[in-house]
Amino acid sequence: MGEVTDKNQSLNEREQSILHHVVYNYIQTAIPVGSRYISKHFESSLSAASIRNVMADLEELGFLSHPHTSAGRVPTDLGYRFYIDYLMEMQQLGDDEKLRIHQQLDQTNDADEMLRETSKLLGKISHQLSIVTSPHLSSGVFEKIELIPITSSKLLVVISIRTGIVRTIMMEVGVEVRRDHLDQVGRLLNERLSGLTLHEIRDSFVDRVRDMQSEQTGLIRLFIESVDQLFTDSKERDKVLIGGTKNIIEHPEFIDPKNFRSVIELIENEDIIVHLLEKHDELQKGFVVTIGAENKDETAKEYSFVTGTYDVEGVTGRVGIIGPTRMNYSKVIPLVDYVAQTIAKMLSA
Amino acid sequence: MGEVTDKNQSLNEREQSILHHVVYNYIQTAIPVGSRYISKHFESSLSAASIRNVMADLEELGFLSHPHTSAGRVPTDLGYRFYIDYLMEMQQLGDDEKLRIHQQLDQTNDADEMLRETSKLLGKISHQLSIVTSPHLSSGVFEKIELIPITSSKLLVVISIRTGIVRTIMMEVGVEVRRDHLDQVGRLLNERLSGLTLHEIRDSFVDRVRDMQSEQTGLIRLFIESVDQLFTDSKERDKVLIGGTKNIIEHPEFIDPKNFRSVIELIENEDIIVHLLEKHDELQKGFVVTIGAENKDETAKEYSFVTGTYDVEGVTGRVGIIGPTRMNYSKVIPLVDYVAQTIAKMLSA
DNA sequence: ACTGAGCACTCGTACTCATTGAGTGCTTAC
DNA sequence: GTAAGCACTCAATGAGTACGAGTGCTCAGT
Repeated sequence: MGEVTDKNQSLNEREQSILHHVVYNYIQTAIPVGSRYISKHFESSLSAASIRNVMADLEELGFLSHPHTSAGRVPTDLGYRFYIDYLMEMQQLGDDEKLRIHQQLDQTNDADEMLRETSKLLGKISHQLSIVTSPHLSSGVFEKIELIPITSSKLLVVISIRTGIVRTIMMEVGVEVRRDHLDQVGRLLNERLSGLTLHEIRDSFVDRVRDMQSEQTGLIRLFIESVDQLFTDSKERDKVLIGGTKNIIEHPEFIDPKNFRSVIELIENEDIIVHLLEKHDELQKGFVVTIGAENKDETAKEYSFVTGTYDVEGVTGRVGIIGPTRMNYSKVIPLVDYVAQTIAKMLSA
Repeated sequence: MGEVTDKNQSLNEREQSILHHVVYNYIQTAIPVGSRYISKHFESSLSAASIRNVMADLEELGFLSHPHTSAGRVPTDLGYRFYIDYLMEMQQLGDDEKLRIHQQLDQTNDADEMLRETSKLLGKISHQLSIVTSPHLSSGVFEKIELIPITSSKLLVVISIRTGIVRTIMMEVGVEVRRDHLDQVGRLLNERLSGLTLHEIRDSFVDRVRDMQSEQTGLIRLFIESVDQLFTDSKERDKVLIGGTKNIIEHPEFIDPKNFRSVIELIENEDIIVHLLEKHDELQKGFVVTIGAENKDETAKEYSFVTGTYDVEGVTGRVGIIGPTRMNYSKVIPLVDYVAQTIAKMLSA
């Protein structure tokens, strides 16, 4: 409770301590915390009036704010940021929760299914919205391609990645293609593309199959046209799973129907989330926290995102949670981190 | 407005007419309709007092109810039912809307993708929750199976159905299986299962492969164990797509946060919906409307379901909408009906 | 026997107003 | 720099009131 790091900038020890208490309490209770309360419960050595002085300073520095004159203090985004970076103590994940995570995720070996389970799980444990993105296959290493005729005009293309993840795409072909020709094209593609990443393939596909273009059926031409569909992470396909709406709306911030709308908007408008997650990807591997207005989007400016990367031989994706900026970071961050690592392990097994 | 059918039971013409007006108006405005209002706007020949008498009768018969003494009348579930069955006039779908539906659904030829588009579309046009189930493959006719080794211990099973729909399942195999053996098993399965429905296959699979069980790798044994996973519509897999939350919460019924919760509950708890849709399947092909408490589920007792079947050579699924019992049935029913027919056409093309 | 006018009654909604109490900010004394 | 005192602000609460929509019932007219 009283520990204070000093690798920080502008705040002296007392200021840090009081900021800590304000943030901590507000996260727990959702009610603005007043000077008197802190004096009574935490800093008995200081009077309420002194604490008020410090609080006024913290407010001027942008760490705290005031809903209205006669209310207690509430952390700003900057306040949360300082709290997370310097003050907060991570809360170890309980063994029971670890067990629960493993049990839930052990149920299946289908990657998609597992990600769905992950989404449900994160939502329930964290009481926040959960977000799980399917893996970005672009940087995955091509293992092999398989072409399966479905009807005379439809072709199922199965691309498998070294980690054991597969992508299946239904392709419309104009004319009927003979099975042996299909096999032949498949064999050639496998030879030429083996060992490359999907990303590399997309960029160099045309060159690699240039000499094949003269073949009769135009199958290769079709592949060239569809190269983006086959080898790129389209936003359409790489959907993000969002779950746990039921859990999140229990939070007191959602008594106000306005906030209610905003969270629904966020859920329905996946694009916003996808876009903000891209920012997370750019930031770094490992876990990332963005708070409130740090998310450069109007709709998300009252929410925090906590996400972690899972990485299976270069194929990466993100799992995480979204919730009101007032959330239990010290508990949620380790949770997200652990879940990310766990599914990475599961997927590579 | 004034048309009154007489193929009905207990209600005389005047009662029907007034019931009609009450339901119609309440659907439009969401405010309880009073006797005076009807007298003024629709039945000028009758005084408010007379209309009150009729309303009292309708209430006693269970078609109308009273939020409280000094409020107007509101239809009960039974009132809506009578309205839909005998009074309502279907509203033709506009050409612009038909066009919009076609344009949106023409974008893709991937079945899953198309169903997702359908979901979005229905939600937007109807301003209700949209529901779309993926096709029940059980009654589809087996076309062929394809076994594709992914890693040494993982196998992708592709089952294609006559209509061109495919199901892919990732299977864990204990030991490594040689490619030629895989091909051999695949060939045999194709020979023996061809032309049967998945349903038939599930029931008779063990008999049909009895003589193959002695082969070395135990692959057949594995198939027998997984027969449910492969040939049955599991509730896990046959997910129902739900969309349009944003649209539905604009309705005035959702100013009350309690209703808000209930709709979220409904969305999160897909099982409830799946279960209620099964009831729809039992009822009949074509469109089905269930109103409020007709849905045998506590959570759904204030919502109506309107769904239609799409049928592609025996493979069927449902599309539809969910909304407050107060919904514009005369518009929504033709919409659902039309969309169902359209995607059936699209899928079989 | 049906219709409709009149009237008392109910009840939810909206509005005002005073009270309360938490909490601040400032001033002043130590 | 610390704390005590005090005036001030402002949201929340609840009581009181007026309003009005709408019903239910009665009774007179046709």
